[in-house]
Amino acid sequence: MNRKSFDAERNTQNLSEFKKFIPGQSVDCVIISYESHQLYVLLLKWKGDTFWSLPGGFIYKEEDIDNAASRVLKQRTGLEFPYLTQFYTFGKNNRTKNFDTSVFLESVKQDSPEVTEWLSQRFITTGYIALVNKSNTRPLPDALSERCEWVPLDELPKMLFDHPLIIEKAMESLLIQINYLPVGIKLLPASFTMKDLQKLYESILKKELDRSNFQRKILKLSILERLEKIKNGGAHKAPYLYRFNKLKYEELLKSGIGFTY
Amino acid sequence: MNRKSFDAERNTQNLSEFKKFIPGQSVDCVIISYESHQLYVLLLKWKGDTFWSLPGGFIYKEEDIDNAASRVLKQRTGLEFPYLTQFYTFGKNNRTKNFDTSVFLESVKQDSPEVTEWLSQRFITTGYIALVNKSNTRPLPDALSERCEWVPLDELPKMLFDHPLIIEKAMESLLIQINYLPVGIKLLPASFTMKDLQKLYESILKKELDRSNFQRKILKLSILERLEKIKNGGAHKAPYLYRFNKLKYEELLKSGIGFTY
DNA sequence: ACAAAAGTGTTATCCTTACACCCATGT
DNA sequence: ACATGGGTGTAAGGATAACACTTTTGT
Repeated sequence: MNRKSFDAERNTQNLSEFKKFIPGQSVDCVIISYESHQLYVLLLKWKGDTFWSLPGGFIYKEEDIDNAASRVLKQRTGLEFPYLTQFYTFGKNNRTKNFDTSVFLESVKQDSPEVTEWLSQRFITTGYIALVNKSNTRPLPDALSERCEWVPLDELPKMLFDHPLIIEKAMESLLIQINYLPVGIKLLPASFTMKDLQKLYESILKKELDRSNFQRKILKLSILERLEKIKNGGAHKAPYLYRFNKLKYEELLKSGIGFTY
Repeated sequence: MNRKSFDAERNTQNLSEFKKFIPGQSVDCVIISYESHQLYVLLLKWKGDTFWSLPGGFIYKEEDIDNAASRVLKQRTGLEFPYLTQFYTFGKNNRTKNFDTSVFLESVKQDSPEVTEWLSQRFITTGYIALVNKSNTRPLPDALSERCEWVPLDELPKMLFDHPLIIEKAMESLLIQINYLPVGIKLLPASFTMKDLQKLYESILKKELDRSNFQRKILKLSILERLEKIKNGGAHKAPYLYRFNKLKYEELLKSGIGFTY
């Protein structure tokens, strides 16, 4: 498939399809990535407005919700087999009814009243977390948005609905997951330094860790392989590179980890 | 409020109200209790049939889903301020479409075609766990069921839809929760023996624990107060009774526990 | 007195934590 | 050479797990 037709396929969920969806029900994806010691989340900017939101979508009448979430993720990032877990369902009646939303809906109304009507109904949304390697993705806006970008988690723009809450809940959930899942394998490139991994954990846990003890603890899991050193640019001693041993990683997943930082 | 009008209020969610609900969306409650060293779950038996199911309900068009869940719980048990947490949303397209369901729907059709139609639509359901003290409840069937009973978790009857899966997921979720929440306070009577508490943990964790170490670990949390001994019936040495110190329990919740068995 | 349940104590082992020390490298 | 980042080592304290000992009580 060439890039053009691939992108076309990624954009199938368009406005004329509203009737094919279950009304009142949606999925929202908190797509997390990590680069140069910073966590990012993928956001969409609405057309002709200043509001941002999470990439989300609706559920076809005979589609599993898990599938709807992975479809949304594929459409926005191009990723086919992502790490994707449901974490919470947001069902407050007024979750999309705040001042910003009404301003936003007003601004859409002139262009497309039918979109406004669809978006104005009450939605119960199920949140999914995706852990993703930024460099494997090509973000693509959807029919209602003009930009699709990686935004640092600590510089979130003004967002619609209860999306800030959804992100907050997602990060709480990730903080628990990190205790029994080696999330690094999903967020880091094929090879990385121990410092990279530690910084990732520190970003998620929002606290500093002891360098020496972190190294010991991670290595004891024996899911990492040490490669040769790097020498690129950086002054001072060059660190080892590591990569995940996928076989041992799978074994570990089955047997279960108890892991605290 | 006398008992009669109270029960009447508990039964407000009846068939004529279908139009007031969000279609395609439901809540199901896995209501857990504990008595004489056994875990129980509250189940409903459908009218004129052999199938059982979890107590569930639908969501009014302007109602928070959390509220729908606590409403269901109140209607079935009479409990007003329960411990109730959402744990997962089940959204497979075919989750209610198995052989038993079709047999069941066929059997309902003669009596009430409109109920059959409502029940035949695709539902996405959000599961809630409630931890409850059996003796504080008065189970009451709903409009569609003839019995509402506490059933031992290891003697589950034939159940409709994906409800066995929902229960399984609920217990997994409880198994994780027990590591950072002292669930005993919700499931045990006001005073209890250390053995009671240990047996409760063993039921949830499905493994045996060392008596001595369990006692030490629990007492170190210092949320228990020791009362006088009991002497009732039992041969051999009479154990102490304990009760939860709610103040310290609340403090512990805030500061967070790390707790493994 | 005995058996069994309940309370308490002991010990080896492991894990956690907080450091100290050494090594490698670019300036 | 030296400052810095990175790798390794260590020792104190705490937690865990397995088990032994003591106390209480009804029969």
